[in-house]
Amino acid sequence: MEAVPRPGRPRSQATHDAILEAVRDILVTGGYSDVAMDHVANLAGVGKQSLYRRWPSKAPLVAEAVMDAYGQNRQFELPDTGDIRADLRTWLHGQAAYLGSPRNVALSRALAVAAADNSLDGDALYSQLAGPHHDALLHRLTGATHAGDIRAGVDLEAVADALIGATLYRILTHVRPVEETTRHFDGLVDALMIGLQVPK
Amino acid sequence: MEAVPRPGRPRSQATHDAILEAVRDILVTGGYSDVAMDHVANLAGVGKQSLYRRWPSKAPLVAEAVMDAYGQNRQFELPDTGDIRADLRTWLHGQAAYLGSPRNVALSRALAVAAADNSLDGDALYSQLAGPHHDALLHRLTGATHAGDIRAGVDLEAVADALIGATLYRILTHVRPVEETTRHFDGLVDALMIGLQVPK
DNA sequence: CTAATACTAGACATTCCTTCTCGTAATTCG
DNA sequence: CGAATTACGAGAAGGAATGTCTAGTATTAG
Repeated sequence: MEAVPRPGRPRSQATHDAILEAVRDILVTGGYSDVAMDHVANLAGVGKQSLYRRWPSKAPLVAEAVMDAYGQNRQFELPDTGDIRADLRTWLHGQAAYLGSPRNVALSRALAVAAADNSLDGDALYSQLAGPHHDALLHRLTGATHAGDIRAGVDLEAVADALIGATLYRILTHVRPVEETTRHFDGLVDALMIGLQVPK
Repeated sequence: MEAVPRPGRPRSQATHDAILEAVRDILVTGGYSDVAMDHVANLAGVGKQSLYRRWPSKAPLVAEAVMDAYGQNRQFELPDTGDIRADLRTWLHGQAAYLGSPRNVALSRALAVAAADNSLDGDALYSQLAGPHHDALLHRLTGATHAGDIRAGVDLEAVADALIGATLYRILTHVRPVEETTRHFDGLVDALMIGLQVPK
């Protein structure tokens, strides 16, 4: 993984970062269509060629700018304390906190547009975004099943999908206070754990 | 709600329909960004002015084209047979069938882009789309609670959100055979009804 | 018949994405 | 050190799409 030395001037990491930061600056106030390559270059203080040297077009640039910020978040970890209910709550609280920031919601929506702006493979991008969450949830739920904390025979994939879907739904529909989202997420965990039906 | 007669030539419903149909024709093979106003006009055999007379910009046009097709579906009804588990299954099976068509997935994704393509109020659009589902689910779940089929104290809003979110997640990520989606949806209903935790 | 609106067709300005050119700077290899 | 190679900022230029506008015709109410 070490960089093989090549002839010629190396690319500047500062330039790279400045570009991504400029894209995000535009996204938080405008939308995907407000990201103009000229504007990005000026805002970052770089030439347009430095953009196209790194990304083939606008969509992947915006996608990387969003994913880059997303990857810096450390609030998405799904702990394994042995208490599955508490762990699910912890994960969902992290999601709620992320969704509570208008900045993050704006970035996420821009990613949706970037994915659709055809040169990108939408499936791949969404999978890249949701995949780690899905895997982590599935792994944790499977562990809980083996530990005897969850009954056997449950479709854990379906449960993981529902948990991710609930957060996704919140991203796209309501921008609400964190407390409200957190409360509903807690309610979801309770409903999931105990079940809806009346105990016999 | 009756149309008040106004002087001048009335707008043609045929023109209206032809435009929406042309947009959908483009969407099912391409994506949101392939919808060019010029192209739509030519395909529909109308002048561009007829587009801009009805919609202020591209995003609302695409949104209406999708919503129009969506509204013609009758498979989204949530029955009330008295058996809440069966009714939830019925509703989710309808969703699965809808998602089984690549055409519908393409249209739904386009709507997601149109909503995020900032000139529109994305919140309002999603609410318009998901709102009826949310209301129907909440109403049915509340009824089941009163009937004693669901225990009291459950956050029904959270459950409704999770059900809608699960379908939304499927729209945006995997395009899978109907049977698989149906199976996971059934698994979700089971998990929700019985609960994850081991019965004491 | 007159006023008002819708219709197709197409020209037009504007904006934006993308490619290209220029002169300069940084780095590797001989 | 010097030649080759790549990156850099600045900006010009082509091509495509959005959204506005005009022209001439059609359809409706009064």
